[in-house]
Amino acid sequence: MKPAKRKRLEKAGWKVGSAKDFLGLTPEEAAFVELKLTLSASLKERRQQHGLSQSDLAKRLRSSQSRVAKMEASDPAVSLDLLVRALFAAGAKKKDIAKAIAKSESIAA
Amino acid sequence: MKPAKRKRLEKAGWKVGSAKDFLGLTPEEAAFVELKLTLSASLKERRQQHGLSQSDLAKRLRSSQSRVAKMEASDPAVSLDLLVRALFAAGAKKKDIAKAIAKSESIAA
DNA sequence: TGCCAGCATGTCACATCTGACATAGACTCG
DNA sequence: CGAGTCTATGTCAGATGTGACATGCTGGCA
Repeated sequence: MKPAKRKRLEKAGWKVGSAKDFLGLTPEEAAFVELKLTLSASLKERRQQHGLSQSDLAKRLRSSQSRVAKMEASDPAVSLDLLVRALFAAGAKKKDIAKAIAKSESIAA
Repeated sequence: MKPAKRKRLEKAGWKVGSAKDFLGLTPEEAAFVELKLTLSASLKERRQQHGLSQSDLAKRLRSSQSRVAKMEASDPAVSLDLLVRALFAAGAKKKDIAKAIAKSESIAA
């Protein structure tokens, strides 16, 4: 059960920060976590650019403000699924997402 | 509850196919479903290129053969989360994923 | 023909994620 | 100050995803 392990690692170690405590993670796990960080940052930026509040976005997503806050905080208990759906709800196109992902290439190849 | 709705829609309508019954979906939903289709295709391709069986990949992922089969079949009951983790496990880098996403631009902008 | 690897599909108990809600802090405006 | 908006954080019941297992189908090979 990978998710369980991930959860434990995440709980133990990190908080939004960046890529500094990737020590115990396999490269794949690191890449995955990083991906989430990237997308959540992208989401926040995008939302603000559009002048939306978390509540507004939540409405579009049919979710709630607290969940949006958690997404942007890269809370480990938020899935990539939801993150991506949120991005689409915030007006992102696939191209935008691809760009965001590629952009984050800086940290780990 | 968006996932619930999605599930119903998916159960009702589609089967791996492609983008032909996106009629009742909002653009965001369509984009999301499409994204999953794209990535699952990419996963299959990638796995085969590496000469791995579904069981092999499952081992790397710490998952099971049946789940891998479901991923490749774009079973609605497979999350984007798992799909992406599988891609990483299959040796994909973020850049590869970005490329795969961008590539699928063909169907819906 | 039998045997085996690879893939697909269904099911289930259990882990995880989710939306909703409550609550609190920061900030602005009157 | 008090009221309003925006955001962060915690909690929980219920929805959803997960790994594992069983089982069936295919094609290859001896």
